[in-house]
Amino acid sequence: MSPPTMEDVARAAGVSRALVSLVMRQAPNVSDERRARVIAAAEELGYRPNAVARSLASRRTHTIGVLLNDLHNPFFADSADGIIEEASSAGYQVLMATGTHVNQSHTAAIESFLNARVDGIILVGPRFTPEQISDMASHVPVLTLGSSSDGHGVDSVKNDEYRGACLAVEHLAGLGHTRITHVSGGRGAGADSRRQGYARAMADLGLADHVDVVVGDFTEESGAEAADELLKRAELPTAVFSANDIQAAGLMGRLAEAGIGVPEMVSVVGYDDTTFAGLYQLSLTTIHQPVAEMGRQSVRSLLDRMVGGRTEPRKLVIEPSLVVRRSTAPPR
Amino acid sequence: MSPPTMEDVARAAGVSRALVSLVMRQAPNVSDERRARVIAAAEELGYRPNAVARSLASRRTHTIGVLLNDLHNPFFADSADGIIEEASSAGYQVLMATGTHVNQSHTAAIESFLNARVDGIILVGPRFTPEQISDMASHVPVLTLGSSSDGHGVDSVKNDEYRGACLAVEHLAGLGHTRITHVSGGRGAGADSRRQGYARAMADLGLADHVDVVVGDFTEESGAEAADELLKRAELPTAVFSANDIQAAGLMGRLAEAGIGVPEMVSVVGYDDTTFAGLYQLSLTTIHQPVAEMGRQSVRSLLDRMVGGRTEPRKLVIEPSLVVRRSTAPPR
DNA sequence: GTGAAAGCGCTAACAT
DNA sequence: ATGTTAGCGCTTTCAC
Repeated sequence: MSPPTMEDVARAAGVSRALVSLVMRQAPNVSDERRARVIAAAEELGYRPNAVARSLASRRTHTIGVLLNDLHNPFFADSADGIIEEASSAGYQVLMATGTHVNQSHTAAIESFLNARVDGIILVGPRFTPEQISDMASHVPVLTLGSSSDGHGVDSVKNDEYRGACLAVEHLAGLGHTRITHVSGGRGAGADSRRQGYARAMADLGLADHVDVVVGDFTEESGAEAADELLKRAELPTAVFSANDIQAAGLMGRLAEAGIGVPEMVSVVGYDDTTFAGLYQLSLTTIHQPVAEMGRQSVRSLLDRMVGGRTEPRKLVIEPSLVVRRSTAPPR
Repeated sequence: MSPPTMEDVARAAGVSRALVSLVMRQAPNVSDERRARVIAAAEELGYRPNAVARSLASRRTHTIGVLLNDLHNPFFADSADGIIEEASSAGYQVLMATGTHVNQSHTAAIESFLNARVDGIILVGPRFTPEQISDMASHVPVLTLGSSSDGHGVDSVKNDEYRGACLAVEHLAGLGHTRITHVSGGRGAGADSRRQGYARAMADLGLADHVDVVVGDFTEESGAEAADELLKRAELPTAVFSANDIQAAGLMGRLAEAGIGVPEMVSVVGYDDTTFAGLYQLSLTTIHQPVAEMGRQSVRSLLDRMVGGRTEPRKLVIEPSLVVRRSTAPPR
């Protein structure tokens, strides 16, 4: 009735339970003959090792918990993809949760990760306080993807937002733009650095007087609203550096509705190089970060701590790059 | 050193382990006084119930395994979102895996779900043989999302692809189109029904002579290739019904490059109403299916079987709807 | 209402 | 190289 256990396999093969256990874990010190017998018996019975029991006994679940903001943003979807791929090829499973923007559901998700005794946690996006993070890190290795963070047992993988913002501004300035407005990402992960990078680059290029920030967030609507805001003004900027691609799309859409051509009237640069930035119809110049690869790196870094025994924190910073498409051009 | 167990809580509260267990599971028959004492002790010690041990003893993991093709397609990301949301609000966790289009990694993922003793499995996208599916269903309830399937212990949730295809064709015919080409989804999930729906609707509208199918798949590239194919012809069709949004985007992009305006020269209809279909720059007329809601329904259906004790298969078919945007217009 | 005790299916010393 | 024996931390009868 109930699925066969090691006991059953052992009996069928005429050996002890321990031997079956050794064979299942591919231990080296087992005679070929017995190994074959065990494998045959297991096959015969349709034996399937019970990972739950194994976890309880070995105190390792081979599972990592991944908490994302939401899956709609391709940025998150892509990192999830990288994470899952690398995890599974390392023999780990992924427990996935999304916080529905409500911090409470975030903490509930963490709670359930800890109850499930995951071997590690990857946080992508959600804003936790340093206390919350070090609290979870006291139970299990934690890594934040997309934002940096300090603390014992906490690693991070992110791109150099600051540098990315500089690339964007330098590109626009190089085309001859001076009135470059930034639509910010508000309180979202990485938003601060992008804004600071913008301000710093503007200053370095002697454009400090033209620094102009419209507050937004990482959504399409906020891009549209920012466009409305700009359209109210006496004079449009000649270029906009948007905090991310989705926002840029919203902004460009609203501008188009108002009859403002991109890049003829206004150049637009995004951030993230998400899938749709490359669509012919958008063809958005943007800052690329290798998201899937960063997801893979996250898993490797976590594994390195979980099984490799590393203990000092590691902060990985990836270099972003500029991808020029058709949404930018010299000012008229 | 190691985290506190029930034993520790019991000792601290001066009760038996069993009582602690009852309190943790919110059992009714416990005196208020003792309950309070147990809760206090647990809080004090920072007790965290071990879900692994609980699963082993209770033979239920409160986990469902979700296997997706890939997360890049917003269709999958959205369904994952709905699934995770509903699962977590029902107290279930989600183990997520993606098959990298390789069937072997699919079966490996299923294998690890079964080893983890998940309470149920949701398959979204991947093509398994009926044998493979009923094999897994013999171990645990299975639901396919996005494609129908038969068999004991197998449920399904999908939209009526057939009907959706009809909606698309009727819309185009209603605008006055007769030369309507379909770019198919090849062997992808739902592709067959969409193609058949197209053919049937064409026939019903007296356009059987104009049935014209270009074989593609569900990718952007295949859309571009289909466009190339069409451009080689002496005469373009006046309308194209694309197997999904991504493919439609690829097709429109290539057409635009060739100087063919949409909808001026060719009208295009997509399928899925994925996020970017609504972007101003694409503004794609498409067939909407409530993907996130379908994800939630999947979980409910599975739960209904897992805990509700339902045993007869349930096939849920959702009605799709037409969303008209700016990619369609009457023929010139 | 509460406690005692027997598992759940496996791993990991420790023997041999 | 293989078998023996304790657990891992919980649930779940079954008594009281």
